[in-house]
Amino acid sequence: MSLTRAGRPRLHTQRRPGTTARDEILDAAGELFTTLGYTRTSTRSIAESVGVRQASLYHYFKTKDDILCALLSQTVTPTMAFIPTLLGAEPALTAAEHLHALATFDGDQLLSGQWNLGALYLLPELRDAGLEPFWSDRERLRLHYLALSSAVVDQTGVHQAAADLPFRLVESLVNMWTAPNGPERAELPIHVADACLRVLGIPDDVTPALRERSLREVERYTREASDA
Amino acid sequence: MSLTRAGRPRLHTQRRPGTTARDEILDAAGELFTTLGYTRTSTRSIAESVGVRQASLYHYFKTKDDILCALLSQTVTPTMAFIPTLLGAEPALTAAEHLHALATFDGDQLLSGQWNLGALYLLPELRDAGLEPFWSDRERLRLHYLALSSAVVDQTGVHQAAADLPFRLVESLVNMWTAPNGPERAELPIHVADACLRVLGIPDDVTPALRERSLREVERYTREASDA
DNA sequence: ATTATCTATAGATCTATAGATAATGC
DNA sequence: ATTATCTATAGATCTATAGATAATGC
Repeated sequence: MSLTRAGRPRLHTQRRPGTTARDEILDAAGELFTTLGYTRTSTRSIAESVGVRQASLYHYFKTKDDILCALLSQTVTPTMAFIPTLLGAEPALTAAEHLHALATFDGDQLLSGQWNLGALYLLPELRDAGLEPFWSDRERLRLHYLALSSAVVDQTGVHQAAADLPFRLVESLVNMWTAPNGPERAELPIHVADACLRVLGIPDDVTPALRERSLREVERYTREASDA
Repeated sequence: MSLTRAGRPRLHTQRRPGTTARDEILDAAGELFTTLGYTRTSTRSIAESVGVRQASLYHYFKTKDDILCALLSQTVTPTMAFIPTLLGAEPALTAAEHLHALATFDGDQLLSGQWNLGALYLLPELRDAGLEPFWSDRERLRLHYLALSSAVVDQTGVHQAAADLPFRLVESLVNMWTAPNGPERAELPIHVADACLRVLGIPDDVTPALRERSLREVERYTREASDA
């Protein structure tokens, strides 16, 4: 039960939040990748931002790409994990309710982190790197949105082209990252989820009932997850 | 009237479309920046892709940033130039008609180029560079969308938070760049423009009338522009 | 004379590896 | 003995500049 860890001491005291050196590195990399971009961020600048020497990063990550992989995995997993719960809800959710809940939860995830990690999905330099697992998860999520949206437009009679848009609306939250803080920001994902229904042709006066059921599912799941 | 230009001959024959060396360079840079990203694209790779030596680029552009500036200016200008025409239309357009026409034209612009230049707007590495003129144009465009959308939600009674979304919907076309070619692709901007109205609370059965007026203005302007 | 290209290179990076060092843990 | 850090550096870039060269234009 000592205050210091094994290993040669650092030259600087801790500058970054995190209980492990790994988490400190991810925090610094998250900030730099999202503000400067991946390629412009050197391993040296990450290390400086953590307060260790550049070579020390390689004790925790094999390559610079590895750091990015670890960051991305923080963002995909939670929303994918929520889907089975929505599919198993009793009584079963309608496609519109399911979509609304998914969009709300996904949007919350995108806005709640300390850095705008969702913006990393848009960088062209990442299309190729060794990140297939994350792209395939992201693509599975897109297809889930698409299937739900398709079911909705089948009922409302709106053109099928609209079925692509709910995923894009939620995704665009990463471009609204700088939106004002406070209560408005917290409600943004719900407004976007409402907008997903309108864009598929569900009239605005029907939405409140759907929204109530949707938010109940999201809140229950969030509560259970924070208990565990 | 000679076939060759002044100056020492190139080692390779022309590989890129364009009537000037400058255009050849912009074509190559457009492809590489949008597929690999800005920082990952070296001046050497641009030069190789054009078929000249790396140092030759600097005869046409002072710096690598300059090449990016030139590319971005190709994408902002046309939509901004369209706005005065819409404001001066007789009889005056409603906010909804104006928004629909703007979204259609802007979306066409984003999808019609040879490379997905719109995707460059999303790169974090560009926020700082010497690109303020382009960012301020882009911001003026966003505020124009916002003002039009605000006027619409005032009438439909939908929540003000929705007024941010039409700009984002059009913007998301850059993420649908890989969508199937052919007639579907050509109509995508119109579907997105329709979706902008729905998201603001205009019911789908009212849209056809608005759309007709909107498309008339877009087509007239496009025709006049191609004549000049 | 002017122009567009070329060759050559300075100087500043950047990633990753090798191996030394200074703690804790047993 | 194990661990986490450090120092030092190899080798591979990359941007931009200096100045030579080989065309056309007058």
